[in-house]
This record gives sequence, structure tokens and C-alpha cells, in this order.
Amino acid sequence: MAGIADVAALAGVSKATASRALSGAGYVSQATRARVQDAATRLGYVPSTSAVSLATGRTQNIGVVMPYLNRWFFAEVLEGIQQALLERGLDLTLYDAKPGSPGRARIFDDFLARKRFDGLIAVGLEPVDREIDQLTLIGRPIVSVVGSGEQTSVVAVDDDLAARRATEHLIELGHRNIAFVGGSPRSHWAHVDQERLAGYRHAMRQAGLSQFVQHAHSEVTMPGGYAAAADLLGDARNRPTAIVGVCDEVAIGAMIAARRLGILVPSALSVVGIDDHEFAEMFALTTLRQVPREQGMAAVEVLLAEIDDPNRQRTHLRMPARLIMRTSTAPLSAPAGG
Amino acid sequence: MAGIADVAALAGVSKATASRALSGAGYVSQATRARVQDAATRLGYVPSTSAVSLATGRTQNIGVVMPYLNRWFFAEVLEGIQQALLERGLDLTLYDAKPGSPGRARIFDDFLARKRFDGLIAVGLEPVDREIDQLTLIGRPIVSVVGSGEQTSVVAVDDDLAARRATEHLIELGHRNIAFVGGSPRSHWAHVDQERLAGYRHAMRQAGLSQFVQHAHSEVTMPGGYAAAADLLGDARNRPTAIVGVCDEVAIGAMIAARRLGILVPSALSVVGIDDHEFAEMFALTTLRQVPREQGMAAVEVLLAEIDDPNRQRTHLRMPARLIMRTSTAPLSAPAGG
DNA sequence: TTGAAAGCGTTACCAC
DNA sequence: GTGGTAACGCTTTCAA
Repeated sequence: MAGIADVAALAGVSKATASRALSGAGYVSQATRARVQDAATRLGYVPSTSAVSLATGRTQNIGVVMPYLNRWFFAEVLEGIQQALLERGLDLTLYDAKPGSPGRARIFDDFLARKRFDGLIAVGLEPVDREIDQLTLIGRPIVSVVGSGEQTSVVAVDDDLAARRATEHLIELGHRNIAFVGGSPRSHWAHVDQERLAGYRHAMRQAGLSQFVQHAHSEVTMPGGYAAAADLLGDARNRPTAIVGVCDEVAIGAMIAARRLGILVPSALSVVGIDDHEFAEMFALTTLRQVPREQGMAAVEVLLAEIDDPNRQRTHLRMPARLIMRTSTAPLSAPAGG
Repeated sequence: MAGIADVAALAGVSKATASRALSGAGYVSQATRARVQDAATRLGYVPSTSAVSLATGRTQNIGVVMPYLNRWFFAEVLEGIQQALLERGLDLTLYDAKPGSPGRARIFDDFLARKRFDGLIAVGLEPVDREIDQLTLIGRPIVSVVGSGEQTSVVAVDDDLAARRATEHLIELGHRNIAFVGGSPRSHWAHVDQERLAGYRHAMRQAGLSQFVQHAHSEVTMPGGYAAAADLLGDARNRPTAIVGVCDEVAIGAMIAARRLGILVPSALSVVGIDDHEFAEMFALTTLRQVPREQGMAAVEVLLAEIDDPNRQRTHLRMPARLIMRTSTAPLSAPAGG
């Protein structure tokens, strides 16, 4: 493998000059620069990343920690991060830290401590106290996507607002008996779930519908929403006329459950989600759109700025979600009861 | 940051001894080893990965290239890989090489050439000729998950067999007019699609049903399957009584389309998929199960063996898929025609 | 504008 | 069993 010494030799200059010529830092005459670059391409020179890291203290690599890879939101964020890093020639090292798994402890104890990265993006991590300490102890800039994060910069959608808008949309359509499906005490989306639940509650209260507030717990997955909605809708006497899903996956699960029970959407049941999941269109789901891919890209932006200037002030980006109207919601049809 | 020199000093030994004591290679007395380890934990010593890489030539990192992150199969494989690496203390650097994207070229030209890894796992890559050359030029072991891969070791499901079994299952139920949905010429799953299509054709031919062979092209996604099936089923005169989906996502899309058209599954239409996707259960989809997570773990196994012994013979692992019967398939009901 | 040489933090060879 | 020391491949002063 050709090293910088070979390049220097071929170009007839010293290693120092070759290094400067290739990295673009420091004075080099146009002529020598050209000669060095020529030699480099000729030899197919590729700098050794470990040598560069050792000498500069920079890894040119960003770490990403997330609890799930196989969920729409996380995969999209990851793609956004990846794309933004790719454009800048930075590598991405992935850590899959499943909540409560033995592997998670190892990641925090060993992997992250290795500092194989110049900065870290934590997606939906919801770290417990000890983990937060470990993160800050790393001494590298950190940006959270989703999550409360007082300690780090944060990029996220305004969850409270999104849920409020979703609920208000249903209220405007004349619904009163509106249930919220999704989220459970032991969910690892805890923070997001709670923000959204709070938004729903807020909207209900403000409309004087506190008596109708109803929260059906569920796993935050499509099957989870299916199961929870099946329960919720099973009791015909006390059935809501509309559902706010904590996210599209849950909302779609609820729609499928409704169909199985012979409850027509939207004539007998309106459903609204939050996300604008890739399946939302297919299910004609009305939803509040967030674009996780953009959140991922924004997180990279913020992180790189902090790497550049470690004293930079923390950024807290909360993006608004936009209502996308499809046909899973409809005005409350002439009701049987009041 | 404490370096190995500090550890050595605190333990009262040389750097060389400290290194041996910590890495476990070479002779060190029990007593000194204990003393060194104690000093290390005391100082919170963490070796510099770049220094280690530079000295050993090993990065303790595995590269993973895949074209999509947001599809069930890929996400599952990635989780399997991640888990297997985690157990061994190895890092994972991710390269998201979308087919035809400008970024893809960069990945092959720049990123992979950096060799920031001891070995590479390529998932469903379908590389074009130039890319294959670039991969082999890296000079590191490579394992493909899915894909033709003559040049590398391969871990995959037996696609031909899976599709054949799926088709045979329908034939045994009395179906004759069986269509295959999924895959298109410009699909980037090309190889898998074709294997499965071939399996379907094979089974049809063997049962003397060649005249019924019908391939509805579609994107290999749930919405893709939906659209293709909507077309296919729209023409009531020439409608198949059963569908083989190239994968579960397509099959589920087809089921949803059927429902929209008022075609009951399974009484009026049987649908079988391949995958056992996380949604298969919820849709009661009969399918041929593959476990991508295990494929990912197996790929790691093979790769590490090849890293250990570069002269090792290539491995070609083709796992069989198992039929999981649910209720999306049923015997052909007393037919109107044919 | 260029070059010599000193790191960067490990490992590994070779004496002792 | 242990310690000195030369790599590993690059960047970065500091002189020239």
C-alpha cells in the first residue's frame, strides 16, 4: 500500500510538503501541489485513517446510538443522518442499544467509552440517569433526536402541539368521544408518548371535553395498536367515535382492528395519526406529518457545529407538524346517542 | 486521558509489560497482571483505538453496506449483524448505498477505499461490474447476504425453493389460476426477484399449469403490491384465484387491495407470501418464513472466520424457508368457471 | 515555500 | 518474565 512517503518520493518532495499539498493546509506552491496530487492519484494513495486519527485527534467518524432499527421513524432518521454525513465524507458507526438488553450496558460501558467518534447522535434514547452520566463523561458533543435532553442539544418535532392539533381536528369535525391510543408506562418511547398524551389532554380540556378523556394503553407498534383498539372498540355501548393514535403505526393498527370488527372508517370511526408514515397514504390516514429524515440531517448540522466550536450554545430545535388530510376522518355523522 | 504509559507507571512496570498484561498476549506473571489491571481500572484506562489500529493493522470494526435501511428485511439483518458484533466487542460502520444515487458512487470510490474495517458485509447489494471490482480491490474479506455473489461468501435463503413451496401449497389447495406479484426489470432486488419468479414458474410447469403463468410487475413494497394487485384483480373476467407475493410486503399490499375491491380473502382469493414479516401475523398471512436476523448473525460468523484465515474456502449458506400456515389461503371453493 | 524531526499511543521484536 | 526500543503512517511545529 502506497503511503505518503511513497507519494512524496515520487513527487520529489518531503513528506511534510506532500501532507500539506494533499490536505490543503499550509503554504504549497501551485506547481508542487499539482505534482504531489498527480503522484497521489498515480499511486492510488489513500491515507490511513488510524494514522490520521492518531496524529490529529479527529476520527472523521460520527457515532449514532438508537434503540431500534426496524421502526419507520428510526430508520428514516438514520437515513437522513447517513446522507448528511456522506456528503461531508464522514463515516458513521452505529450502536444499537435496545432498552433493557444486556448489550445496552456494554455499549455504554465499553463501546462508547472508546470514543471512536468526534461526536454522537442519540436517537430516541431515553437514557436513565447512569447512562446520561456516562454520555457526558465521554467528553464529546452530543445531539439528541427526540427525547427530553436537558444536557444536550435536541432536534425533535413538537409532540405536544402535534397531538393537540390532531385532537382539535377531530373536535372541529364534531367529535366529542375521542380516545387516545398508544403508549404505556413501560414503553421506551416514554417521553414522546407522554408529550403527545398531554397534547391530547390539553385539547380535550380546552374544549370542555375532559369527561371524555380516555387513554387506551398499547405497545407503540402496528400490532400493538391493533390489539389495543380491538379491546377499546369491542364494547359497543361505550365506543368512541374517534381515535387519536400516538403515531401512525398505532393508528393504522386501530383502523385494521376496526375493519375486522365491521366498524367503518371514517363513517363510524374517525382515526388520526401522527407521523405521515410511509403507509399512511395507502391507508388514507389523516395525520400530522413530521419528516424524520430532515431531523436526522438537522442533527448532523448541529453536531458538526458543536464539534467545530465546543463552547457553542446548545441548540433546541422543535419543528412543527403539519396536518395532512386524507379520508380516515370525517364529520361526526348523526349520532345515535348524545 | 490516561495512556498505557500512566498505567505502566502506576503499576511500576514498563509499557511493554502493561500492554501484555492488558491484552493477555505474552507471558506476564499473575502478580504483575493483577497489579496492572488494577492500575488500569483505577485510572479508567481506555486504549486509543487509532493507536491500536495503527500498531496492529486491525481496526476491530466491520463495515456493512446496504441499499436500504427502512425495509424490514434489511433492518432485521442489520440488527442480527449488530448483535453478533456486539457480543464480540466489534464496532460496525454503516454505508447506505442507494442504487443509482450519487452517494453510492462516493461510497465505492472513497469510503470503502479507506478500509476502516477488517471485513465487509454486503447486504442485498447487487453490485454492477465496476463495483464488484472495487470491492475485491479492497483486499478485505467480504460476505454477501442475499445476492448472487460468485466472488464472495454468501448467506441467503433458498429463494427458488421458497417460491416453489409457496406455489405448490396453492396448487395442493386446488388452485390453478395462480399469479405471481412482484419484481420488475428495474428492481434492485433483481436477483432475489428472479429466483423467486423462477421457483414459481418451475412449480407451475411441473404441475402442468404453464398456461396460467402470470407475472404482475410491481415495486417490492407494500404500496407497490397494492397497486399491482389492484390492477391485476380489477379485471373480473380473468382474475386469478390465488396470488404468490414475491415477499410479504407485496402480499399484504395485495390483500389490502383485494379488500378494497370487495374480494374476500381467503374465500375468493388466496394469498401467500415469503418472509414472515413482522406484520404477517396481524394480517393472518400464510407465508414461507425466513429469519433475516439469523442470516445477519451467520454472516458475521463466516466473515470473522475469513478474517482469521484469509485463505479459508468461501462459504455458501442457503437456508431453507419453512411454510407457516395462517388463514390467507384456503382450498379453491366450488369454482364458477374452469 | 520547503524539509527535518518530534510527536500521536500502541504493539511487537529482541535482549536480558 | 520483563524492559528497551523500533515500528505503525500521518501531521505539525520550527528552522531554514
